[in-house]
Amino acid sequence: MHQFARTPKQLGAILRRERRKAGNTQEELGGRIKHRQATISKVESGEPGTRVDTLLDILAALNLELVIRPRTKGTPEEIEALFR
Amino acid sequence: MHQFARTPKQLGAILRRERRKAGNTQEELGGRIKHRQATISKVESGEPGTRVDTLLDILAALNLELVIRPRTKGTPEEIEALFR
DNA sequence: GTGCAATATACTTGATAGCGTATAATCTCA
DNA sequence: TGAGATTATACGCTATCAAGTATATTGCAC
Repeated sequence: MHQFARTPKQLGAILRRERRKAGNTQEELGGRIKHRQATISKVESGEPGTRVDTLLDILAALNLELVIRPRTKGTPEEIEALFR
Repeated sequence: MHQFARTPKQLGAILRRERRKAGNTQEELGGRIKHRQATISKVESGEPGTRVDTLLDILAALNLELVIRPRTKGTPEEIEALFR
């Protein structure tokens, strides 16, 4: 199951889903990585200014990692091509 | 080949590799997304405080995307070796 | 080794993340 | 519906990003 994100909002949605899947509250998660519940909340809400190291902290706490890959499906051009 | 990152440094290394593969200079890349050459430099160097939206801008400019997945197995040493 | 392109670093400035602390809003079930 | 749990938001504060501008340093051809 590969979830990709191109915007902070999409990223936040993934994190929230994964956190819940892991059965954690924002409070628990934040406590493990020395970030406040409020910070987790903002990240999950898709605040664009989140710092990469904060993101990586959260991923680590959820035992996730970040993968970089080429944009395959779903560029505007390709989507448009599907309907020509 | 999926390149994954757990630290800002690893992330920067991936971005640099991909930028060069795409034949861009930091100046060109930054120009396309309204970020300075100096900013690209810092991100590629693994400055930990980089903002997520800046990262996403760079990924977009390189036609890459970010994927979240469960952490793969491997010792820290093995993982480090991937970035040497 | 010279010269140019590419990358790294420096200084000031405005904007904002994340902190501590706290409260408000919302969700979840009995 | 109401209580408790969870999440969102507020305020003052410090740290720092990224901008503008500029310069220093490195890398690579020739």
